Amino acid sequence: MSHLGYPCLMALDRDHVLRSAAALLTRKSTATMDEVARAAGISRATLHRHFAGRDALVRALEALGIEECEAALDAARLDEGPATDAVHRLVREIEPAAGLLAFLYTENQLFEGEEQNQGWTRIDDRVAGLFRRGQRSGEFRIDLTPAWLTEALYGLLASAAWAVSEGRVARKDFTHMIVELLLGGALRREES
Amino acid sequence: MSHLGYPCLMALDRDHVLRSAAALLTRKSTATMDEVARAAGISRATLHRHFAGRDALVRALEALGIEECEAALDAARLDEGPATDAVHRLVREIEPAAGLLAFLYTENQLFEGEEQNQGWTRIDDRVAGLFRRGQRSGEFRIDLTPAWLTEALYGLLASAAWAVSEGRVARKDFTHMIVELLLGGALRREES
DNA sequence: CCCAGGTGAGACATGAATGTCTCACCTGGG
DNA sequence: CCCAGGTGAGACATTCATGTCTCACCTGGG
Repeated sequence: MSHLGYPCLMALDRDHVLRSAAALLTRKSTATMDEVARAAGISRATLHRHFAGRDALVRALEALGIEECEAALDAARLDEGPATDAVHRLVREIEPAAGLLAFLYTENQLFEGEEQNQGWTRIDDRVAGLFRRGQRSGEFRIDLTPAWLTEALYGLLASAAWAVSEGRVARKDFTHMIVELLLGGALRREES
Repeated sequence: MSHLGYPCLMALDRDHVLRSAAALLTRKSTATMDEVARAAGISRATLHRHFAGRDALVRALEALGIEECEAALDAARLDEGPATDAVHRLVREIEPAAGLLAFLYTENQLFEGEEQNQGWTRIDDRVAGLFRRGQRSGEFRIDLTPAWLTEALYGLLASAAWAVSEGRVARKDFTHMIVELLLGGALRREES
């Protein structure tokens, strides 16, 4: 049966393994294949049947991260309405993937290679485009470049994900904290 | 001579090795002891004469990072004047150490151990105290906790250091970008 | 019942990084 | 000149994660 294509359970298992690995590696980026396997409730042998090796696993996680990121970008409808609201929607949509993104963000070996997954470039462009749109519409200040605002958003997402998993801040405040700091800043203001 | 204490050149060499290692590991956190040695212009044997092993090297880097951080905190005189200005001074003073801090920030194995260097706790407290002072004085908004503002500052420092080393943003804008985003946010405003 | 396919457990080899050691060099001070 | 101390080069053993393999199990469908 299986030689007619991957079994129906395979995809579910694979996804489950991927989620477990993401959750574990987010906390302990140096976890061994054995730890990853046990975290997913399977044996190391079975883990190797799903992913050829650690490299393949990380690549699969990268693909998953890109996929969830682009799904969040789609769901946030970046082109609609005020850029401010679009940023808010984006952060809200991306929150579930923030842990995985934080892991991939620190896995800089992914980017030092000659061929980095161009999915990240696509994502960068879309996010930077959102900030550029906000600048053109007069919503965002123009002395901070879209590239920096994009990097800053990534950094805040990673910081918040890390802080939440450490219990230093409440998970329910995730979106509010990031959006308010990124857009509003820490200064108190009189107006509105 | 050397048995009377460490030779005078030892400290300089050790510091030079530490700086080189910090610069290299900031770019490539998985660099081997051999790469670290060659980056410092010494042999692996000599590197092992300075630091018992990779673990000792990372610990020394951690101590260096804490030291530079506290030196920056001292130089920024966090208790003087408006908190806004103190934040500005802090970022300016901490900029040279940002690369090293970014490396240590991702080296989360340092924190998962039972005994984390309490230097970080001291630093956290001082930074959070600065934000708390700004809130009490009415300069900073109170709906963002000092703990989150502290984490956000770390995240922005790491993001900026990484973006600068990747050439995505200009090094000369480092302090301005961080301070303006952290305090002012991305929104354009009419008033001053 | 029987068996094909997936699984877990574990043995085994491999490779890489590490830590330790020896030895020759060379350099500067006595 | 001589030599003590630091150094570089390299051999060597060790450790650990990884990748591959075999084998027994057991489970569900024919």
